[in-house]
Amino acid sequence: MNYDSACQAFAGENAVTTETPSPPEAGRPLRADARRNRERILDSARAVFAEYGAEAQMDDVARRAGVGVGTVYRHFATKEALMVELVRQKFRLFADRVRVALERDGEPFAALIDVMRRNAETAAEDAATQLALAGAGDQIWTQARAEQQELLALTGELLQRARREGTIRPDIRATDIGMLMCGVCSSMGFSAVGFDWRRHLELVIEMLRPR
Amino acid sequence: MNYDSACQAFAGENAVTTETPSPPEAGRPLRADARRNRERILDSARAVFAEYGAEAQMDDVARRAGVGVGTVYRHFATKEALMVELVRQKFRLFADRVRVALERDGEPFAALIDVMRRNAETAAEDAATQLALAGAGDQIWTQARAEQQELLALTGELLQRARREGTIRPDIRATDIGMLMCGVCSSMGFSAVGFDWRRHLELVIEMLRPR
Amino acid sequence: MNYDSACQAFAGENAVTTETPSPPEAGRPLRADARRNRERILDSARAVFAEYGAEAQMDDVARRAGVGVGTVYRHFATKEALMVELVRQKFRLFADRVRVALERDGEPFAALIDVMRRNAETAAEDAATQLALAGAGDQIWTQARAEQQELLALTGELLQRARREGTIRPDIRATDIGMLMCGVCSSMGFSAVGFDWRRHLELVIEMLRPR
Amino acid sequence: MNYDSACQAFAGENAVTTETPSPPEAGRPLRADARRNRERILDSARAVFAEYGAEAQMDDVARRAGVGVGTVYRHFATKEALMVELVRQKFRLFADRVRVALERDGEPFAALIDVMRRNAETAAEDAATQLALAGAGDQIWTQARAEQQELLALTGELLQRARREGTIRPDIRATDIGMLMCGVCSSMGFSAVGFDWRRHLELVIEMLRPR
DNA sequence: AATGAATGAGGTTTCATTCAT
DNA sequence: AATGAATGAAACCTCATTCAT
Repeated sequence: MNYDSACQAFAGENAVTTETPSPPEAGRPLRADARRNRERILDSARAVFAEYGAEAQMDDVARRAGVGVGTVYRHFATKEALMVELVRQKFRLFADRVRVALERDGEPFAALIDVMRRNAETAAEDAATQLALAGAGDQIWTQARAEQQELLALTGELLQRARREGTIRPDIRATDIGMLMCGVCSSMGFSAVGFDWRRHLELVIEMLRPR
Repeated sequence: MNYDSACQAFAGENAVTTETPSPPEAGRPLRADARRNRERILDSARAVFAEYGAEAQMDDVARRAGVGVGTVYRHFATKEALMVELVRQKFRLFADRVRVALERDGEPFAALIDVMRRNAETAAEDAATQLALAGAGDQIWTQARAEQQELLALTGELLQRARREGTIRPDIRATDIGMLMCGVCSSMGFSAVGFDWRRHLELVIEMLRPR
Repeated sequence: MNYDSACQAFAGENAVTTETPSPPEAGRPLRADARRNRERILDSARAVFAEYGAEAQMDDVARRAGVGVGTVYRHFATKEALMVELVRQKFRLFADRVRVALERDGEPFAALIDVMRRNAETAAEDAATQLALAGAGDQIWTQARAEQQELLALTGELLQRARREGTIRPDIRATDIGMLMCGVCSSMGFSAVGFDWRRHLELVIEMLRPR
Repeated sequence: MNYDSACQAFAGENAVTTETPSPPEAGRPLRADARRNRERILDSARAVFAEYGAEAQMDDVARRAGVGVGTVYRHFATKEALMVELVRQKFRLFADRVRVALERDGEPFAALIDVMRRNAETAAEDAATQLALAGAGDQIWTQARAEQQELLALTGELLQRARREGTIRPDIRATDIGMLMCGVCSSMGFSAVGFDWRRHLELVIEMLRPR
């Protein structure tokens, strides 16, 4: 996901977690083949959204996943629900990285930069998909509130530690990180225009240093 | 236009200027009522894209403009052409401001900052429209190449003067400005999430100063 | 329409007249060609519902009418709206006949019988369509409330006159007529099973006489 | 079943008895648990058709019965077959009542009226289901021919006795009873419209008396 | 030049039925 | 025998665009 999304992610007041209708629902853990199909569908979705944008069709997703459309709909009640899950996954991944950084308990600012760089690289990998999702309307992002909140909270914890050690500009908050990363991600996919998101990221990192 | 667009604008190798098919074509200056209709349509388009996103329908544009769809198509051959014109207008406005700054011949860095702030305010005014256009696919932006190039060139000139006076970080290029503004614009519309694009812009500006 | 429908027609408390979305709407009278298309679509609909039942597709309606589906949807916002209009037309026709009878001011019971027979013949003509509509759910019928009410009111007037002259069983009410006609219509289309709706109607008529 | 069906039931020339494909086939008497499942499915079907109409899904039937769809299909080859069985059961019940009346050997017309009233009450109990089935197409009813014929024959026997005793209009035939009951049933479910099927039934019974 | 009715390809979603587990 | 995941042919409806008036 691009941080255009992460952007929205970082505000989330009342986190409403809309569940994917059928399988990930509450209870029973999903038959082995069903789980495999679910993953295939998600992979396929990433690919076709990246290739055709948000207008990619559910039939395309199904065909590429090697299943029938019905199966896609069994796993994700609507096209939107499928997109939302894609966004959630990305947020979870980002959050996991922050969590790991917190557990490792190293120098917090260095850890933050490391996570930012790695998350940006990840976002860049399927920038096209994320750009597509960004253009699909904010309902997509608001439905990933819970995951956004989690990422926000964890980032805040890391910032606090860095602040304590004086290795970061003291006025930087978690939403700032989200906002700035959002900006970095918005540069991805415009390399053809001469934009270099890695440079953008490094400029942003400089903004974060004290002084 | 938002700088998500400006982004793309700033690379533009082989500038292909696609003309709006029918009326502004060639030279004929357009009857007075036709010109008025054209403006109404463009205003209407900004409004409905802002309200409904890129999925707003041509019928909506027509209705709000108080004309028939046929008239919209007389002025803009396709929906895309209409969107492109919206983007171009914005680029032209931005470029004009830089041009004026260059003519005034004041302190270049101060002038740059001033233009950046004013352009950002302008972008924020119809952030929704721009967000919608951003999600509509890059063809929209690549078709505004010529205008993007112009903005890029003018900005480059301003930067050069500032560099000469030593009032700006010496490694900053025109594409950097575009890219960073692109990032700032990506924060607009997420105020609900706690993003504050003005803060984003100020962080960027600080970073542009030498040292 | 069959009186399975008329049935429902006769109760209608708070008549909610849901309008066919676009054309019959309030104002402007519809271009000549549009009006012609509207009629063609309605005729086509009667035919295909009669032939394939309520599952007949909108595409079939369009094809038979010699127009595109889009045109069908321009005139009737949904399949249901199209069905409803079919029902309304039938109710209006029935009501018109009662109105004429009232104006002619002849012997009321004889007039009632005459109208019942003629309405039944009409219903029988496209019994298949009505049977199809009957199976399509009651929303269809409830949306024709206004027309049902009108028919009910007019019938009530005729009954009152007959009662005054003592030519009808005095306890018969307008809803009874509707209910009984509803029953007669339910016999149509089962001639293959040995049902004879004309006999059914005559049995009903005899029962309406005093004594 | 409603008498819309009974209607068709009473004609039945070439009675084609289509068997429920799998279990009641041939002879094998069905394991105890299978039999229990079969009943559960039938009960569930009545309930969901009553609630959602003929569009109720096989999955709904299965879920409510507490079994998998596959099990529903093991007992009834198609959705139609399931509906048909529902109709057959109702016909058998009606026929049984006439049979009992014949065996009791009381006053035949009084017995007929009694059966008619009781059958109507039964039909009214799941009027919604029957209405749904009525709308599902006549194949449903034609496949219950055998049961219809049986009911017709038994009713004919009762009528003959009544005729002999002169307690019934002499020209009334078994198909008339079916047809009239069909009409009564068509009033059920329209109480909201002011229809009163019990009144309808009593009016019909009056038609049957001599003179 | 303007209008808006017509077009119809194409999109999302449903659901009866099959079949691997 | 039972389960429920998978299938995929439809079905309904949308909307950019055309063209007769």
